[in-house]
Amino acid sequence: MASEIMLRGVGRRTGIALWRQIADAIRAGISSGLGDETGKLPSETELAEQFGVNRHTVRSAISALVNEGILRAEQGRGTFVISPSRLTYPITRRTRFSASLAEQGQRGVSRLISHDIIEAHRDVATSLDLEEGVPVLQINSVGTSDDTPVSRTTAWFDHARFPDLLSHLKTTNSVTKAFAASGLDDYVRQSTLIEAYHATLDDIEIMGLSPGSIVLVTHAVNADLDGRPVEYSKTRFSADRVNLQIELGSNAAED
Amino acid sequence: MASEIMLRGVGRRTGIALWRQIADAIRAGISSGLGDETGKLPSETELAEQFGVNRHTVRSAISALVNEGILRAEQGRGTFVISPSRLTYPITRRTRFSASLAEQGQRGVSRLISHDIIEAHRDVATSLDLEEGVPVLQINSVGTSDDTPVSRTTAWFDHARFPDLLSHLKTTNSVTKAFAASGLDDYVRQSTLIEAYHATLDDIEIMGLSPGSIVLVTHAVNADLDGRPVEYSKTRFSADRVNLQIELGSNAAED
DNA sequence: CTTATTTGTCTAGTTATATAGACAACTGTA
DNA sequence: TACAGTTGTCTATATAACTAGACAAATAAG
Repeated sequence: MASEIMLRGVGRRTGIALWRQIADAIRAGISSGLGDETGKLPSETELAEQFGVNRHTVRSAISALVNEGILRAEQGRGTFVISPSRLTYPITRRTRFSASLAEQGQRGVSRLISHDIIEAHRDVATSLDLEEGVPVLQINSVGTSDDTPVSRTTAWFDHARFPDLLSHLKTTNSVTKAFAASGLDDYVRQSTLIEAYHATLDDIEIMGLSPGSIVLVTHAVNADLDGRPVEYSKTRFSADRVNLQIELGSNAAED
Repeated sequence: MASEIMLRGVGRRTGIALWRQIADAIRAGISSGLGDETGKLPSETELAEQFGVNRHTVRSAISALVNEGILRAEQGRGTFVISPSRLTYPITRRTRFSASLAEQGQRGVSRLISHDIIEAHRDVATSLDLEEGVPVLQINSVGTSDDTPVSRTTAWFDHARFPDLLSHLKTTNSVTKAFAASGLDDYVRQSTLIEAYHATLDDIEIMGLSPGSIVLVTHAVNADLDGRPVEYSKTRFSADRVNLQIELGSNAAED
């Protein structure tokens, strides 16, 4: 007998189709042990009973997850989980993208997809402790783990202070190394704000998410050892693919 | 002229009704400046054009938000935002619920709604550094800010170590004070894991959320000054009502 | 009072979701 | 081979969601 998981809780007339609620529930349930040791899901008939819906509705949900690459359906045999695990992304004083994933045996890559020199807008100027309108380097990148996109980041840097940062970024493909090449050997995470939203169409397209899925948004400020901000970034993580792990420092003495 | 905000991006055939996508977009847009200085939204006709849908579809979205208590529609005048702001909940080494909200001028109340002595399950035992099956106190509470529920927490404590904690909790209505009465003067946040999910039916009922909205889930371990875990808690925050603010300590020296 | 603008209500028709039932196609096992 | 259990496909019907258009009712301004 396949696994029996507590899968109740679909609502009607909510503006969210039953098949999508079920798809979301199955996707979330996978990480918490849905599917037996071979990764086999309960049969469509069983799932339909558990959720209290028609078998066809369950089939719509499964079809969507097959399209996402999460499930594989085999006629006569059953439906199986393809990618069981979720990534844990640590946020510490020394958060660095590639290094964090390497520790989990993941091949993490941050790929630069676009960049521009723009005038600092309100948020950016405030976070970087600059005047509004001064030139800042803005970069967009996509974070990938084992060939699956897990995040996308927009980051801003003081162009006056780091005029050659972009070329260093292009050659090293790493913020840490680009900073080092610009004469900044070390930096630490100063603050992190976390929000959660539904995926936008851009998220869906760039990270290959399914509509209605969730993104965790972090607003982060990194500063040099004197406390001067050097990077402001907004990262959108696929909540289906990553958790955020907060490691608080050993001595918190903020007022 | 009312505010013009970048509100594009509704998809079709996604399993999420257009009116719900629009409701979510408006709800999210409010905090980032949707609505002019008087809180007036663009007219239904304008919104329909911006989203590329029929006016009736926008009306469904607005109707849902009026039901949530976020908007107020006045015939002949327009539609107005009621509660514009979002709460920021800080996570530090010394995170305490009521104190955190008090700093923002919010009247924060954590209300105990149920409790039980149970046998420690896997997660709980691991997090509290106990054997599986030993008795633990489990409490459920709802966090409220200015009469709006913003979070709900399930927390576990070692019953052998803190046998009188429950009675202290009932009299003081504060974990910090209950610990103090049990002889534990100070404790700090050891680790925090953050996930995001769609609201369950329980979330919707207990916190008065709308279906399809998002909850931020934190798994937190608090420890005494010797590093022994004293509390394990899972808190579900309404992502529409709170942000999480991470304050990393001044010296992070974990390996 | 008149007019433009806004939200509120109604009817009608189309498309997307969901249910119901039947049966085919495939797999593993007795 | 026969059979039980599974996914795949088909038809039919009912309900929710969306579009379209028209007009009423309230508000504010000329």
